Parts: sequence; structure tokens; C-alpha cells
Amino acid sequence: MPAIVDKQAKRRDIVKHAADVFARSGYHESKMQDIATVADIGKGTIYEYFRTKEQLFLAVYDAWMSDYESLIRERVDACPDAMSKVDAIRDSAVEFYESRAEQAPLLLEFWAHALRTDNPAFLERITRTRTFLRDLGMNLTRELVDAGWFTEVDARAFADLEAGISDGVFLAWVLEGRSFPLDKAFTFRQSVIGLGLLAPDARALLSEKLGSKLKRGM
Amino acid sequence: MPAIVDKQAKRRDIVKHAADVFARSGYHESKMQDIATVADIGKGTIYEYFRTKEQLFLAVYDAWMSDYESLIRERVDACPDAMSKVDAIRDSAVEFYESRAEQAPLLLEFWAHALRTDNPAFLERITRTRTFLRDLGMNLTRELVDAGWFTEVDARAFADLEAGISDGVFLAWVLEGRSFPLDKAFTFRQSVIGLGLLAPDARALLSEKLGSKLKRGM
Amino acid sequence: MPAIVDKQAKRRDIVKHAADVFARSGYHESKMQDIATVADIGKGTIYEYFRTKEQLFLAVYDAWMSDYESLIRERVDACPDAMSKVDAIRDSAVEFYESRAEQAPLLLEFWAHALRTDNPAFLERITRTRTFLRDLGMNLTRELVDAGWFTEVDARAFADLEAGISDGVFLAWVLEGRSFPLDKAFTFRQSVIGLGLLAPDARALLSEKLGSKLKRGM
Amino acid sequence: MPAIVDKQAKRRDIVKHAADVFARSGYHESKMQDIATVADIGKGTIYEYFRTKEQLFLAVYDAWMSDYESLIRERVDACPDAMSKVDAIRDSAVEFYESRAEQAPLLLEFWAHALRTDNPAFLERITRTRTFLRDLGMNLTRELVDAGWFTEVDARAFADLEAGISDGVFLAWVLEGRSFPLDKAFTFRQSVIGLGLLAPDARALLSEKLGSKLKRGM
DNA sequence: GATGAATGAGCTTTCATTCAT
DNA sequence: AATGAATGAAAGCTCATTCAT
Repeated sequence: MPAIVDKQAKRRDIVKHAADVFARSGYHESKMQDIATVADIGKGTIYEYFRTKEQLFLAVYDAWMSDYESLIRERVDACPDAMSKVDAIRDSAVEFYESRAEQAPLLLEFWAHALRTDNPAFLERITRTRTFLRDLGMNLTRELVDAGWFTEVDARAFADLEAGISDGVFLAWVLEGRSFPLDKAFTFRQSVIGLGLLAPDARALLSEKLGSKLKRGM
Repeated sequence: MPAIVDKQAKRRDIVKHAADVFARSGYHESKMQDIATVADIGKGTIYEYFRTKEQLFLAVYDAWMSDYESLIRERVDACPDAMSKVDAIRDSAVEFYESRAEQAPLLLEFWAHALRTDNPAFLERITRTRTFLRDLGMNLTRELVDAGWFTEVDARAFADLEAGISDGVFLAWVLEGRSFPLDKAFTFRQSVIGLGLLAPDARALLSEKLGSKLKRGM
Repeated sequence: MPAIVDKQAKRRDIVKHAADVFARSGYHESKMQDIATVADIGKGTIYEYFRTKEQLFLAVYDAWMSDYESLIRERVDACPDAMSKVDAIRDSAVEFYESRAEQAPLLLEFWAHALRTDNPAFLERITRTRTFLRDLGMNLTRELVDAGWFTEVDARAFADLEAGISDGVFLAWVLEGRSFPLDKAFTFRQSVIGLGLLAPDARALLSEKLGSKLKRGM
Repeated sequence: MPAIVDKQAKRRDIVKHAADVFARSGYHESKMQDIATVADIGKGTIYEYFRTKEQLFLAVYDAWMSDYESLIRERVDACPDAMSKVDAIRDSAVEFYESRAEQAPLLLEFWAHALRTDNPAFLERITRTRTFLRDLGMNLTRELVDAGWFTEVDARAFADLEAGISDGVFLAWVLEGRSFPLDKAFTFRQSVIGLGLLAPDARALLSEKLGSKLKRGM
């Protein structure tokens, strides 16, 4: 009769502590012993749950991105209309990144690692989130076009651009030591793009407000 | 009688070969011995020119970004007007990234490393290029506003957004295995932003052309 | 109500599966987990029957050699006269080694281990079989001398030589990838020794037959 | 200008000390650190000369057997006739084994390892010595037959038997804690075989002497 | 009795850096 | 200036053994 412990719960616990250590020290500087110590378990125990350090790294990223996807999905589903979904996505991104600011540099390391390793699971995990965001963005874009808010646009290209911009803004935020408010940057971004895509009628309605935002900057 | 060798030239030679090795294998997987072998010199010789592996890494990044800055500066200076400068910057970015596609993942590693290391020189070097691009973008934005092409906009915020978008598109390009043409993505980006910023007169002039680009996507 | 299991039977079962694993992978490469898996029991269960991996190794060897001794004893006891006993021993050895050819390298590991470990039980177990074979050989030698087949010879020295030769031939057989028929090698050995020990009268009787065997080799 | 050190000499020095450590503790119990300490060098230095611990093990065995082969070759070449060559080989074997008695158990470990590892170099090295001894034995046997000392015999089978007997006697000597004099055992072996192989004329000449040796045992 | 989750000592191997030549 | 032999700290991972259930 084995001890009544939830293997999944323990696994999650390890991932949580590993995320802390990885976030603080980076992948290469984090030692398995550090993680074990922080998780208050033996070094060997980690290997009962993860075959290698690399697998643990993947699990940390996976947990992070799964949370991210869940958060957005939840928020978006609660929105009554397309325009508020746009805001919900923006807010989710900002909130999420800010709440995990310390872990942010780890993203870069993960991406870099994904591009080097032979293990295809890394790029696959990245693709999953990208696909999730792309599908979300495409549907939303089509809704906005159909509703007459947006002019005709290639939904896939636009969704990818949106995602790319988000990553770029996030990257700038991290590399500049988070010296500007992330939410302001996202709002500014939205104003520029909004103005670009708005259909003539919608533009007439909103141009004054968006124009003043352009002038204000972040 | 020692051979008459230019210390600076030899230094550059080491950096060049180090860049190749780092690009192929990544920072952590690249061994000083590999670099020495590729550069056809003794392992100890590298240390006559660089105190540590980290310093060499910095030198590689520095050389890369200096080239990048020079290229853009050269191209922009050759442009007669603001609108062609916009194209020149876009083309330079695309061309540069594409010509060094193999080295691209190294950028991520560099950024990740810069965010971890105690050595401030890394973030400083990053900032230098960012400042260079920001200044360029701000001046150009102001020119476009003054010339009546662009509506009023906070030049700094817009320049940063432009830079961020470039990074984001580049990131997407790399992470998706360079599965789409980078130049098309940059052109699409320009169309969206252009439509957003164009002043009413300019918009009237260009809206048809830009609108069709939106529909085409990448 | 626990299942009615014979502790001794379970112990034997573990030894049997351990022998398989040890034989396949060698002592150091065999993991307790492998053995438990093959025996279809929990890892901890092995420790209910054996204090250490080393003890289990000893048990495997013990079982093997006990079987060997039983086999020889049985065969020899069934023989009506000394000469047929000689054949019985030879056949038993050949048969036994051949039937366990896969396990043969393990013998070497066992002997090597016995010579290193502090645990005296290993050398003791080896000695037991050696003593068994020596006694058997000495009695047989004396019988052959008394019956007039053999010339006068120091029975102990001769018995040990016989045992040593068997081990040596077996060793050669194993190290040469079992590339020659073991039985032929044993027969050849017997011819050489036979010719050496035969008393004049017996020699006259058998010399032609043995001489032709010498010429044929193996 | 590199330091003037003889790489081959240093390599031999490492092998010598590794042989000591391996002999004392066995392969698995010997740690690279132990060897480095005994050789009075850094642990990493060993890896400048040997890719793995396994390679070092092979080098130790190779050195040992090369010495053995040289010794026998030298002694045999110095002999004027076939009969004295027989004695020379026997004496060389005895002397060699005795002088390296401490290293003897390592042989077993080496053989065991050779039978397990994927690296074919191990069995190849074993085969080289076996072939050397076989060729030597075959030539000698033929000489003895041609000279009329020996009766007709398959030279190859007899040479292999001789080698096998030597190994077996050595094995017994080691496993019995070297409790009997090795030279006496080899002499006894020779008497038995000699009596078996001698041609009638030679037998008449030597039978008394050999017969008394048989009675004396070891 | 049976189990397997937990453990941590201990291993081989790597590699940035040094420094004598 | 150039070299490469020497180094040893360090790290990921293994696995025999324990013990709470």
C-alpha cells in the first residue's frame, strides 16, 4: 500500500519551485541541487518525476503557457462582444506578463533553447501557444471585419502581426529593464493599429480619441 | 623577428570565427577549443585578446550590431527624402536579418545572457543600438509629421513601437522556422501602421494601394 | 488472509530471475529494479529475502554451483566403474557449461568479485565446489591407480590439475566466442592426459586409439 | 614552444599508476581521482591521454600483455633448442604471473569486461596474445615432433590445450589464495603432458624421472 | 509480507582558464 | 606573442538501500 500522495500534485510542486529557481538564475546557472533544496526534497526525487533537467525546463514552460492560455480563454469567453474581447486579450497579456515579470527573461532562454535542441517537443510547445493565439486572433479579426469595425484584411496575417507586436513590445519592456508601463505600451500599440484598420465609419467615430492617444504616447 | 601582424586585424579574425561557432552551436555549447580550432590558432591565444569567453561573446554581438548600425546609417544617409528612408530602414532590417539567419538564435541567447549577467556592458551594448534606432525613428517620424504625411504622434513612443514590432516579427520568423518571407511580413506591417498614421490627405492618396495590401496579407 | 506462499519458493524464484538478469547484463550493469521487474515483484521485496545486491549475487552463484554438483554427483553415482565415471564427469561438465553458455561470463565476474570483497562467503563458496571436485577426482584417481589403469600418481595434484584444465578449457571456449566444440576440446584433453597417466599394460591396449585422437586434434 | 615533455613517457607513467590502483582495488572500485592522486597529477590530465576510464583499463591490460609477450619472445629466442624453449616458456609464465601476483585478479575482471562491452578492442587485444601464444606453441610442437621427442599430434589443438592448462592452473592458484607454489604446479603439469606426448624412444629415456614427479605431486 | 517513493553519496567527464616555455 | 599541457571545480545523473504505509 503506497503512501497516499498525489503524484501529480508533487510534480506540480516541483515545477513550481523549479520555475522560481530557473527564473532567478536562468537555465544554465540553475543547478538541480538548488531546485531540490528549494523544493525541500532530495536531488534524486526530481529524477523520479523528470528524466532530465531539460524535461523539467520544458515542464516549467508548459505550465506557464498553459496558465496563460487558460487565462485568456477564460477572459475572452466572458466577453459579450468583439470589441471587449480585444480589450480582454490585451489586458490578459499585460496582466500575465507583469505578474510574472521575474520569469520573463526565462522566455528568451526557452526560445533560444528550443531553436538549438534536438528535442522537437520544445518547438512543438511553442507552436501550440502560437497556434492558439493565432486562431483566437483570426476569429476576432473576422468578427471585427464582419461587424463593420475593421476594413477588409487578411485575418491570418493580421493575427500574426498582432502576436508579433505583443512579443516585440514585451521584449522591449524586458530589455529596457521594465522602465515603462507595459499597459501603456499595449494601449498605444492598439491605437496605432486601430487607426490603421478601422473602417471609414468607425474611424469617423473614434478618430479623435485615438488621435489624442497617439499624441500622448506612452 | 616576429611577424608583422596587426593586432586589431587578428582580433577581428577571432571574433569572426567565434561568431561562426557561437552561431552554429550556441553560447554554452561552443567551446573555446572549437573556436581556436576554427580560427586556426592556439587555445591560449584567444586569451591574449579576450579576458573571458563572456567578453568574446560580447565582442561578437558588438561586431554584429555595429555592422547593422553602419548599414542602416549608410542607406538612410543616401536617401533624398523621408519616405524613402522608411523604405531603406525596412529593407536594411530585412536584408540584414536574412543574411544572418543562421546567427539569429544567438540574438536570443545574447539578450537572455544580458539580463542575467552582472556585467553591465551587455545591457549597455543593447541599449546603444536601441538608442540608435530610436533616435533614427524619432527623427524620421518628426520629418514625416512635419511633411504632412503623418498625423500628430508621440515620436518616441512611435519609434519604440516600430522597433518593437520589428523585433517581434523577427522573433516570429525565427520561431516558426523562417517559414514565411520576412520581407512580406515587414511590408504588411508597414501597411497596417502606415494606414494608422497617415494624415487625411496622404491617406486619400494611398488608401487604395495599402488597402489591397491588407487584403493580400503576406 | 495472506496468500499462502512458500518463502523458500519465492526466494528461489527471485534467484532464478536474478540469474537471468545478471547473466545478460553482468553484475555491475544489473540494477535491482531490473531484477524486480523481471521477477514481477516490488523492488523492496527483494530486500525481504536478500540483505544486499551482493548477497543476491552470491545466492545466484550458489544455486548454479549446487546444481552443478548435484548433476555430477548423480551421474557419477550411476556409473558402475571408474572408467565410466571419468566419462560421466567430462560429459557433465560439457553439458553443464554448454547449457549455461550465456551465463558463463558471469563466472569470471563472480571469481573476480570473490577475490576483492571483504565478505569471506564468496571464496568459501568457491572452495566448497573445488573441494567437492577435488575429492571426487582424488577418489577416482585412486580407483584408477588401484585398478591398474593408471600409473602411480599423487592423487591430489592430479585431481587439481584435472580441475584446472577444465577451467582453462572453459575459459578459452568463452574468450574465443565459443568458436570450437567444447566436447571435442574435453575429449582431446582426456586423450593427452590419458596417454600420460596410463600404466604400461593399459597403454598397450589403448595407445592406438588415443594416438589417432591426438593426430585428429579437435 | 611547448614544454619539452615526452607525451609517450607521461602516458606510460599514467598507465603504470593506473595498473597499481586497478590491481589493488579492481576496476569498478578504482576511481579516476585515486589514479590521479597516485600518479600525482590532476584528474583532468588523465583525460588528456585517455578518452575514458575504459580506455585506460584497456591500456593497462595492453601494457601488461605486451610485456608478457616481449618477455617470452626474448627468452625463447635465446634458447638453442626446442626442449629448452619449453622450459623457457614455462619459466616465463611462472615468473611473470608471480611477479605480478597482485595484479592477477585484474585479469579476470578484464576478461569479464571484454565479454560484456560493446568495444571490440577488448576481445581483439585478448585474441592478439592468444594468437601469439598459439603460434609459438604450434611451432614448438612441430619442432618437438620433427625432432622425434613427441609423437604425432595436432599442433594447433595441443598448443591451445597447453595455453588453456596454463590459464586454468593460474586461475586455481589465484582462487586458492596462492596457497601452492606456482612453479611446482607448472612442472607437474609438464610431467603429465610430457608422459602423454613423448614418443616411445624419448619415453624410455625420461619415464623414470617423470614418473617420480608424478608420484611427488606438487 | 509487500511496496515504491524518497534519498544523497558518489561517480565520470567536461572545459574555461592558467602559465611555463 | 603564441601555445597547449595541466588543472580541478563543478554538475548532471544513477541506483542501492531505507522505511512509512
